[in-house]
Formats: sequence, structure tokens, C-alpha cells
Amino acid sequence: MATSGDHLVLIIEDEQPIRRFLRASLTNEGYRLNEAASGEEGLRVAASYPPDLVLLDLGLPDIDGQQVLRRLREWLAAPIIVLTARDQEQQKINAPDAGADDYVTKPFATGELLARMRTALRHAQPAGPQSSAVCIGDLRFDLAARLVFKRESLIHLTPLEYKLLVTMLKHAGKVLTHRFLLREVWGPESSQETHYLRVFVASLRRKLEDDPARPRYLLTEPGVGYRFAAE
Amino acid sequence: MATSGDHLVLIIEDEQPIRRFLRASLTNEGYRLNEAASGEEGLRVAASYPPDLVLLDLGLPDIDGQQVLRRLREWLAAPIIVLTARDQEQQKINAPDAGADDYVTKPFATGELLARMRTALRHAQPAGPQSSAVCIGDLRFDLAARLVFKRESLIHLTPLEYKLLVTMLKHAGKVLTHRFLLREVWGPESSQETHYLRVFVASLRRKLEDDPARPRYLLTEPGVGYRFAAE
DNA sequence: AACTGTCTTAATGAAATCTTGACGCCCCCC
DNA sequence: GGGGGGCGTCAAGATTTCATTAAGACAGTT
Repeated sequence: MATSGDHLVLIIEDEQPIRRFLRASLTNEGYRLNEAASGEEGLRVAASYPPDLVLLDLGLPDIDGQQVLRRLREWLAAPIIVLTARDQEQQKINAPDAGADDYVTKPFATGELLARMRTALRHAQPAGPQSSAVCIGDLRFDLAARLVFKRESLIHLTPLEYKLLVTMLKHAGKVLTHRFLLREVWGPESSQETHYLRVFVASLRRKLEDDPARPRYLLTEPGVGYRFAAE
Repeated sequence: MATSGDHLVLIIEDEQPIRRFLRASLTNEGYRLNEAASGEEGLRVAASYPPDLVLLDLGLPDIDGQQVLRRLREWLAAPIIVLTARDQEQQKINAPDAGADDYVTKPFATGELLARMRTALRHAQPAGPQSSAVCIGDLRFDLAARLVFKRESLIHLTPLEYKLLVTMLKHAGKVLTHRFLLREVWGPESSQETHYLRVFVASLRRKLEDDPARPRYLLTEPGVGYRFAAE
């Protein structure tokens, strides 16, 4: 019987033959699989279905594999094993620094890969109850990891956008005056600069709302301030 | 018998002897424990198992203890007690500003630490989601959130409408003269403009009363002013 | 030095709110 | 019966506030 314990593995690999080979080997071992043929897709899938382990090919067509690695590591605790071709051997040296847990040179033996996967999974965090997430509507806030999701897809926020959003979230349901928000986010000396708020609320709406012109979460209280809809 | 009420305590401390000492003292008192030997690990564990109290050593090897404090405070409401070595005494001054609830200088007596922990836990969230709501008839006023409901549905009020309504609510049951209301809401220089009052009382009635022509809450006192029905 | 991402600032049109005036009603007094 | 004052309603500007876009400033990186 398989010893994989039903782990979900994400394969990010552009070459279809290798994907097919991995699919055969791993499903046979009892792993559940997700596959992505590009870096962008990999990031998207990882955000939607957080994997227990990632197999990442560094030689991707669209964006730099190293960058995928970094962006995954920003929030994903699961182990990442890098697949690297022999002629990319120099890159191997960089991989561990950038957050990979192990690397395997192509071509590789099935047994070796499986062994390294088992090791990585054993060393991994005992996968506690993922996170302290707050859900409102189709938004999910993982405050500890500083991540915001909309319907399972990760939303990128700039530092100030994030700070403003968290401030409103902490007082969800209440009307917050312009002055209060400006003091909290920008500091007391900017408490008159209401146009800062307008710009940043607009950009948050563009990222979080289905219809930014008719917001569901970030509501305007004309003449007073803003309010984050409690539910 | 322990008085800890089964609280979960997270210890973020790199020096193993101190961790061991704390483990002995605290488990003996009936606390449940989580331990982390670095800042990064502390943040991760806190996210996975939200603690009721955090003991944080500021002298950590990987990332600045102050930064750990800030990042915890972004989302964690539980009290945080900072442990600081005597030679880091200057940092103590900054700690409270950055969100610590208390600090203890190493070396410390067990009794003192336990006392401070009890205090912190007692002070934690003394009040739940205290709804400072006032109900009158089928109206509900949540002054903290600046929201007004009529039979569970939210009523939108403009700034002046709201200010007028709150002024009348503060003196509910009493007859308020035109001059008084105008001074309170519009300022002393508009105390003759009784016309303002008529317009805004009318618009409040339209929004709050079942039958604006026969008001139940916003009553006219002919020749004198208005009165908000006490009940 | 160019680049990337972020923040500030300015400018424009749109929306909401406030002010103001006109009109009708009712009651009471002349 | 007529007239006047207090009150309620409506609606048209005038004013303030808001949303959106885009261009410049700035910092950190490559």
C-alpha cells in the first residue's frame, strides 16, 4: 500500500513527457496531483489548492523559475523540490538559498525522487490547522501570513493597501472617519489628506470588488468616512 | 490546583535553558505550551495555534524581536509579555509602544512572571463585542458604529441628519427649543434659521417614521421646538 | 544607470449633500 | 370671512465631497 498519506503534490513543469512520467509514478504511490505547465499557472494553482509538496522545474518558459520559488516561499510552508537539468547545474547552487528544500537533477531515477519526497514531507511542519483566517463574503484574510484571497485566488496588495484594509477589517461594521483612518495608516500628520484615502480605497475596490462602482465590502459613508461591510 | 484555566502559552525564546525552565514552571501551573526557538518559527506557530498569551524574548537570532512583536500585533489580540535581558534595558522603553502588554527583565523570579501573566490574561478582552446599541421602538441606534436601523434594515443618514438625530436622542423625552437644536447642530451663528430644522426634521421623519404625517418618534412642540419620544 | 513597484500629487467629471425659495395647509386671531 | 404666523413639503441651484485616471517622484533592485 502507498505510504503517501494522501498528500497533495503540485507539479510545475512545462515539458509534457516529464509531466506524464511523474503523473504515472506518483499516482501509483498514492499521491494526489495538481499540474501546471507554467510559472504563473503554478502560482495560481498553489494559491487555490495549497499543496503539501511542490515539484518545480526551474526551466520554465514564461517567468524565471527562481522567481516562482521566491513567490511561493512568501507564503507557502510546504517543502519545494527543484528539478534541474544537468546543464543548469550552476543554478542548483542558488536554489537552496532561495527557499528550495532539495533539488534533483534530470534525468532522475524514480526511486531517488520518491525517497527525497518522503524525506521532505517528514521534515515538513506537522501541518497544523493551516492558519488564523478570517472570511467575509468571498474574501479570505490570512493575517498571520499577510495574504488576502478572493474566491481562492491570491490578491496582491501593496504595503499601504494592506495596512488600510487591515485597519478597516479590525473595525469591520463600524463607520470609520477619514481622520481616524488617516491617523491609523498614514500617521497623525497626514490626518487632513483625505485624497490619499480616495486613491487607495479606489485601488482596493478595483482589486477586491466584483463591481468597483457598486462596492459590496468597502462602503462610502458620504461626508463621514468609510465602512467595511460586516457581512 | 492550577488557576490557568487551560490557557495556551507560546514561548518564543532561543536560549534552550530558559525554555526548559519556563516549560517546567508553566506546565506545573497547568498552562498548555507551544515553543519556538526563532522569530520566524514563532510567527508560524502563532498562526497555526493561536495562543492566549505570548512570552517573547527580544534577543532573537534570526529577525529583530521588535519586528516579531509588530507582526504578531497586526492580527493577534492576545497579550504579549516581552522578556528582556538586563543589558537590553533601553529596548524596554520601546516595547510598550510597539504593542507589548508588559515586560520582564531576565533573570526573573518565577512568581513575578506568573503574577504578570495572570494580570495580562485577566486584562485581556474584558469586554466582548459590546454593542453600545440603544433601542427605542422599532429603531436601533449603534452609536459606536454610527449606524441606525429600523426593524433590522439599515437607514442611511447624511451627516447633518445624523447629528440632529443624535442631539435629540441625547435629550430624549425633553422638549428642545429651536434655538438649542440649531446651536448644537449648525452652530451659534445659525440659531435663527428655523427653516433648516423643518427641512431636516421632515427628512428624518421620512426615513424613520412609518407615517411621516403622524410621527411617533420625532414630535413637534408647536411654538417651542421638537421632542424625541422617550419610548 | 535603467527598471520595477510604490506612493504622492494634480485634474477632471460625477455624486451627494446642503441651502434656499416657493407654495399649501391648518389654526387662531383680528 | 379674511389675514398672518407657524409648520410641512417639494424641488432647483450651489456647494461640498467623492471616484477615477494618469503623470511625476521616490526607493530598492538588478
